[in-house]
Amino acid sequence: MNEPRIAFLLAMAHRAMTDRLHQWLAEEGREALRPAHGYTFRFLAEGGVVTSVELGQRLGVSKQAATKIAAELEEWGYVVRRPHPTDGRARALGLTQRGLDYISHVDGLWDEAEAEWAALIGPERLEETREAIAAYVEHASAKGAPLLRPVW
Amino acid sequence: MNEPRIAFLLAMAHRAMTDRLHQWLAEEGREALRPAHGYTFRFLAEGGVVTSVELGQRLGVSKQAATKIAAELEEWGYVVRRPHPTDGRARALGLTQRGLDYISHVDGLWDEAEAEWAALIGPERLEETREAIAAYVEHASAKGAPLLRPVW
DNA sequence: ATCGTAAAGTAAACCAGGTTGTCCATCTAG
DNA sequence: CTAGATGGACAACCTGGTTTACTTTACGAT
Repeated sequence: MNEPRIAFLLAMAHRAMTDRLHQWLAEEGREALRPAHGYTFRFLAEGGVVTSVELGQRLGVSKQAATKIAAELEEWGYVVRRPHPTDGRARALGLTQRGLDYISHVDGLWDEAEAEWAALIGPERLEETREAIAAYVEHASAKGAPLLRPVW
Repeated sequence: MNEPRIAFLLAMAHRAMTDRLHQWLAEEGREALRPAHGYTFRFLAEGGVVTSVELGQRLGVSKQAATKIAAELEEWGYVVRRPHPTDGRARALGLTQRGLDYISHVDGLWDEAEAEWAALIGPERLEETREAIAAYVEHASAKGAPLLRPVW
């Protein structure tokens, strides 16, 4: 295969990194959360009052699907649902301590995965790569992509 | 958000590029094929006699799923199934002229998408980015990832 | 004050794209 | 020439989502 398409390489590299992450998590005997769970953590960690509807918008799925994801995370002890402070219809989603611990642990694993890559090409080139990709993503999302969510 | 995770950027960029492709295809009024169909085309275009089982291995799905994909493509006129030249149990998959036309058309669209990116950061930096990603993908697949298929 | 519409949540039916399990026909090694 | 392996087809099922429909609460305009 000559000059693989960069879109293909993006997908393969993403796959390889997340496989690495899941491998480490499996070795530690942790539940395998799906990417959608990870993005939920990031969103909730930003702070503020978050409802299922808002989570769905962020994830790019229906509110029903978002509710289901939040319910799973609640069952596993990562998320709590409290009454919403100002809106009697809504429930406010938040991370438990267990959720916060998980997110910081996974952050460390991402660091490791990036370090493996940096070991191959050097940290400077990796940083340039990050910026090159970020430039395209910003361009594409500015251009009014209706919703720019990752593929999963 | 500080320094987004590169894994996240990879997913977003891949999503943005494929969205762009689908947008163009939709504007041309073509059927929206899924990524799995595209990878099937690439595989069949390599030439040689290909069976459903082999297609499944390449795509990283069961032979039943591969058969279903091939059946769709046959129904739409992109693929033919002929008797296998040497094995009476098997059917040989191949591209029709319509399939070949489709693949070369899509290749042109990928060129356009890459050109948009190159316009942002320059063709040299894009080439460096491609190489940086390719290096990681090769490393990861050499390291014995059981099967390195893209995420879809 | 209250009425009408919008919005959050929940539930149920459905759908797409995969899986596993089973079976038959054919191939191939011994 | 027989026994096990393999390609393919069919069916049942699973998962993660969607759509549709309904209840309850919020809230702006009259």
